[in-house]
Amino acid sequence: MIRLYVQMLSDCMMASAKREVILQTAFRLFNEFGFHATGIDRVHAEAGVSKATMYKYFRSKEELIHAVLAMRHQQFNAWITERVEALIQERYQGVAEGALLAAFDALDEWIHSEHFYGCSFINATAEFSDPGHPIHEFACLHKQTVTAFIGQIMPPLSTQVDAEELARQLSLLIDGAMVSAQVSGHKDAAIRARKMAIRLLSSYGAVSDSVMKEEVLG
Amino acid sequence: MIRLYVQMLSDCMMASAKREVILQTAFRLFNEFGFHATGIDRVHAEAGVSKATMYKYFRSKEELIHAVLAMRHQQFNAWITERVEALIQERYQGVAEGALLAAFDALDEWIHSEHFYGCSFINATAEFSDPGHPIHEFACLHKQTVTAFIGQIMPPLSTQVDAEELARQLSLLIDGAMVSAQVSGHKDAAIRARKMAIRLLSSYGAVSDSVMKEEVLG
DNA sequence: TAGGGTGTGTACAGATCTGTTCACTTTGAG
DNA sequence: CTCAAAGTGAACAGATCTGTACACACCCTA
Repeated sequence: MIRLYVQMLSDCMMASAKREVILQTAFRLFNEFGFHATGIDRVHAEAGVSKATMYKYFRSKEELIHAVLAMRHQQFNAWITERVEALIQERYQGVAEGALLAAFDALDEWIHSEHFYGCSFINATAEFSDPGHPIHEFACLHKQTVTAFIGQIMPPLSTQVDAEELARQLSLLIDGAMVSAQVSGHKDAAIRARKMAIRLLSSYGAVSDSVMKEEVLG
Repeated sequence: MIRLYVQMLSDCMMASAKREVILQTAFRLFNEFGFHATGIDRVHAEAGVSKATMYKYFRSKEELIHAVLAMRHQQFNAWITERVEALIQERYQGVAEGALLAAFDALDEWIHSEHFYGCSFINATAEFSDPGHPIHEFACLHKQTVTAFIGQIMPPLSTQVDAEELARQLSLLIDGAMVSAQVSGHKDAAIRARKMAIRLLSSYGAVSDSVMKEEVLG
């Protein structure tokens, strides 16, 4: 029984190992060259996997694109959650706005990372602009979860403030920062958005003295 | 002499008439399907122009893409200038922040227009992500001129405020609004960004009482 | 009426694209 | 060892892509 379980696990791991390599390779190439400009042949070649195997895991290019975005969605969620938690411990212990500021700090780290090609989901909608297309819909879904995440890590607000509206405003700042960094190469876009977020929270009366002092001084 | 000039003008007009049809058709198709996914054959067919003619005006697809973006750049500049001026007359006479608010109103109009596919320049960088690529560079240039325009129509500021930084912050709001509207279908993104702009200006002490009242009430 | 510029339609070359097929090899468990 | 599953490599089909070439038609002027 145990052996069987181990074998099944092993099979699953082996299977998903190939699958994972394909996904990571496709993700890299789609980011660098775009979805339509990246050929299937190049994906399987650089993944070191035969074409037949790739078509076994993904029945079409569109399914591959969808799977890549689904993988990226999971990866992004795990990453942002981890970074926010770590940065709170590092810099923002006991600060009400800490989690939100940590999110912008994490965004800043990403923008400064070696391979930053903007948001894959924004890029996907550029190539699949029909809002009814599954890939566009998935990108939209991703943005919804990001907004929901921002809503969760926002500091406590006065009951008069529309929390959902504020979460959307902060998401708009995040999208703006990613695009600004990608299109114009503004590596400081996340820090700029962070400053804007502080001023925004402040205008809603939701910024503590210590953070406001930091903003005014730095 | 006059006849010669008229003829040259006429020739030029005829020539640029075909050219213009190609550009407009290509612009529409590139918006709807993306740059790589749109074939040359479809462009010339829907433009009602022979392939040879198209290759006479544009020596390659890349040159066509570049020309489309250059055309769009001019078109956008003319449009935003005209709309801002008109909306100032309509709504914001004597209001210091009027021009800036008018820009967000114009953005709102665009987002609500029949065929809104987001910003062509943002979309272009999604498909040409290499910052050294001429098309990416042109998109970057466009964003610079938008930021410069915003810098010109911003209300007067205290000398302590970094005007260039503020212009970049407002541009970030514009980019964020366009992306939010495109990806998530948030048709109210421009109005959201407008509210954020007012709060931002307010935090820099650059909002008049009448506008602040409008913001708080509406 | 002659001629040059402009545009058309079609065929073509050569590359590349997605997706399929198939005979062969590798691998790992019983 | 045996056997089945998994993977490989290469060829193939059929479509589509960019870009070129060429014979022909139209239009305007001289």
